[in-house]
Amino acid sequence: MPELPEVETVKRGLESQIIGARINEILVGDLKVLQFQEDLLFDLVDQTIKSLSRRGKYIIFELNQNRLVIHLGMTGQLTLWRPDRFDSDRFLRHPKTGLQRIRQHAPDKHTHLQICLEDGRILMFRDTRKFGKIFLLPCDRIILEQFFSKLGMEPLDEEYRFDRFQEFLKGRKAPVKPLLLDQGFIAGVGNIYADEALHLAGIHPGKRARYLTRKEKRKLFEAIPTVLEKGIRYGGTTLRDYIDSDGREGNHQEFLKVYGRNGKSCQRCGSEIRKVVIGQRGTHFCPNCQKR
DNA sequence: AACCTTCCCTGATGGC
DNA sequence: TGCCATCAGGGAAGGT
Repeated sequence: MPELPEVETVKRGLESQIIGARINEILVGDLKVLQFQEDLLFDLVDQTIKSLSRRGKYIIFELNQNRLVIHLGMTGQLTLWRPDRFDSDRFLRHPKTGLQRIRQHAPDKHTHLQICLEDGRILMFRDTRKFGKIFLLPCDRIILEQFFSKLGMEPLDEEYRFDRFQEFLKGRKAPVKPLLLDQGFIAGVGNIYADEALHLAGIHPGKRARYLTRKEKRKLFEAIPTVLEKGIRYGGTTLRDYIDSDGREGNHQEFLKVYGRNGKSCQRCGSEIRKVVIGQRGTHFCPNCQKR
């Protein structure tokens, strides 16, 4: 499930390759992922990709006349297909990490948007579960602000401040875990990094926010950017579907402390990692390091 | 306002 | 072998 580190990895990968590229043709699959009138796609042709940015789990393509905003949902993949790479390629030599598995798909029944570039490369959006969404906005600052008005703090930016963090948690009786998933609180945190941050901070995911001590809040506040940056450093977490813009899987899954490690022992204390459901979400924690 | 539940969707998995 | 039920989960929408 792509969260901030995965979206950031995709964004950086694309950024280094498609700035300045001109759109030649658009091909669509399932129209369900498009959150705008289909015929507006005609407007994209001949526009140039000027820049890329990210807000929370959204990736934003700045074009001449529009902004294309994409959310990958659960299983969304944004890859740059290159005509010089054979479809049968399954491995790619990476300068630092050696041979890596890649999953560069030719368009299939799950490919819902193909943005064909002038030079023959194709920016593809593929999403098996179709929880992803694509928006087309005019290039207007106010409209962009409105679009993101309900999103919370960017955890890796200046605007991420402890006073705002504390203010949001004040008086909340909900367990802290679902609050971390609230995009109106901190944008970009999802199920994996929420569990990882709570473990790093030593906080039980079911603990009600109002009962967190100042010290615990401080630890959690700092743990969030720490685990997100670690995720980015290892190219994101691939559990099943996530791949970057080159079709490469992430490496961060090998460094997870709790997520998906139920039944295994905690690397810090040796206790058995447990999995419970909190706020309708699978939640992983160490019962010894994260006491109520 | 805060909190909780349901729904969307498909592939993987397990029981029989 | 095949069929069915169940599960995963981001976020919107609906209810309390």
